[in-house]
Amino acid sequence: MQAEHKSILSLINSGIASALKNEFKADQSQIENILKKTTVSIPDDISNGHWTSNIAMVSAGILKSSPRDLANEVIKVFAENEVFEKIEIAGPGFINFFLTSESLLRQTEYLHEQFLETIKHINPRKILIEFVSANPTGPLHVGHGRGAAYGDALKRMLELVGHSVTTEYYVNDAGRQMDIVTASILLRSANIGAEDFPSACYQGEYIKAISADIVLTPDECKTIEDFLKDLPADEDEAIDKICLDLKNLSKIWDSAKNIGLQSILGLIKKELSDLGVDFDEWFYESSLGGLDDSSSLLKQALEQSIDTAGYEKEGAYWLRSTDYDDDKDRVLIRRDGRVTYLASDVAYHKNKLDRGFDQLINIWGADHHGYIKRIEAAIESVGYSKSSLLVLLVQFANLYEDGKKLKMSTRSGTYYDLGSLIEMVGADVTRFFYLAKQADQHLDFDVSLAKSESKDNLYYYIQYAHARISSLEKKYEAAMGSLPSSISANECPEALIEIIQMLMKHASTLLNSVERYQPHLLIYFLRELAQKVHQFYNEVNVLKASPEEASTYMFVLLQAKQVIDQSLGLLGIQAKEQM
RNA sequence: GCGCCUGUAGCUCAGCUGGAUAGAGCACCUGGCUUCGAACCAGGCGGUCGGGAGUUCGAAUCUCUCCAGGCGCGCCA
Repeated sequence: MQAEHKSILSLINSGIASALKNEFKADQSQIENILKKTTVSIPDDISNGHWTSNIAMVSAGILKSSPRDLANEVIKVFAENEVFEKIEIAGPGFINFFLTSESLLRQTEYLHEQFLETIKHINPRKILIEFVSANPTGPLHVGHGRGAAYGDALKRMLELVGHSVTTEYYVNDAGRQMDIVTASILLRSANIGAEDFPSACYQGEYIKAISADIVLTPDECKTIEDFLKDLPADEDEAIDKICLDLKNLSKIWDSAKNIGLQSILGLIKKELSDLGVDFDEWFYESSLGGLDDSSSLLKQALEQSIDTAGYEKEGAYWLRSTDYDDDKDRVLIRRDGRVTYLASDVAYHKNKLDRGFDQLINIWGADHHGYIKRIEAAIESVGYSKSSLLVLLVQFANLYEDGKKLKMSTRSGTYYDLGSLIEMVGADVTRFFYLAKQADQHLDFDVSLAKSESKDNLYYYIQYAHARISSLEKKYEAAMGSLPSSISANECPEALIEIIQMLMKHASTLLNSVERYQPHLLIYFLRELAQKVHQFYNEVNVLKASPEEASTYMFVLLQAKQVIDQSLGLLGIQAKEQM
């Protein structure tokens, strides 16, 4: 008998639906309640079946019947189907489906259909992922790299399951930090000596390099030198005064600011590009405009926000964020008339939603978690629901080499920015290590391990499985003339069944990984799949098997290869044909 | 003090939307290459899942509490 459904998952799902309606006589609300809790999955232990469902147990409470009686009703539905070797009721009421060898092998031809069945309930959304968004004040550090790898992987994964995803980098080019960068460049251009160079300024070598592009007259240098006299003792006040004075030299200030921004963004884009991360959009804070322009995005958003959820107190304008569980209300416009960082974010997030995205994902360093409530309040204050925003936190990454923590400060001699990390271990390995651990947990990045092309390095273990299949593929094709496009045997070794089980698990793993925004789950799946491939490879010699067996083995291995290739691709990593 | 994250084998970590006997790598011990790639495989050793209580058919997973560690609590960004 030919199976009505090509993928076993579809077959079991429809059988269960039928059992609920016709055998259990459940009403609509009971059915929905039961299906919500029901799982159809592949057990870790093959002795519990190739597929298993907990439906009898979750139905028992709702239908006030015993799990085993209900399980027997379910089994009836499948009685006539020859794809099953047997169906058992086990333990407290698990229904375990065992497939015949033939139908199990045949499943490898329907992996795509199974994938479609797995993701069919997903409603496509229009998603904007904003990440990295580091201030344009210098090269990216290794923490930014982690966010970059994470956001980029999420984009690829969300798109695969049907969402429309745009990635965006928010450039803070309008704030005080940018002013300090500009001042740092100009002071370097004016050849201010090391002793007089303010400590609040950016000290990096890249600033010196940029300053070479700004040519000042002797008079201008003299003027700038004079700005350093009689400064306030407080570091912050001093740098603010320097910036204020320098801004009066509006021509060279604008020029230095522009060159500085472009140069540093150039550095950042280079590092991201080296990591393989490209953004769809670059949004400049400066494009929000200022309060002096009544038509600016900033002005309009703040008016709306303050009108609906703000108030004036002590000369400043506040957002009543305590209405949304924030600890205290937050200032939008300072007493001196300047806007806060939050004010820009009010306008920026309103703009994001005005652009028609129905889901915003912000990826932030975990140290910003206290900022979530006020952004939610900000979004509500401009007429949108806070549920449209999802903030995903990324914990900091520490680098270790030979068991010692690498310091990441500019002052010490060892400064590890993202670029130097990529240079040390390579972009693919860097991404792999970033993504191998859940994003919201601290990452100890072992540089020695990442650099070592050894068995200790999981990256190579997975790549090796892919390369082995690739190598076999070439030899097979040379010997047989072509590659198999279907299954031709009815039986196979247990080691191959193990690979098939992993292939069947792939769709649900991917879905789980996407829905939880956790790419690392994919990596652990790959490790297990690679392990099964290596085991099979050691146990069975494909090229020495009969033609019928060999083509079957090769077909399954090629499916495994494709799954590895695609999964690594989602992580932004190129699978290796040879190594 | 309040908020968020974390605590699983000697080490590094999976598993956490409740599911069957808690997994892997490293380390340590024992085996497997005269050709499909040994960057591999097979076996052994190793755990009161931080402590306690609760919820239920079932808890590493959910709730509460305590202990320990990290981070955050600006009219900074």
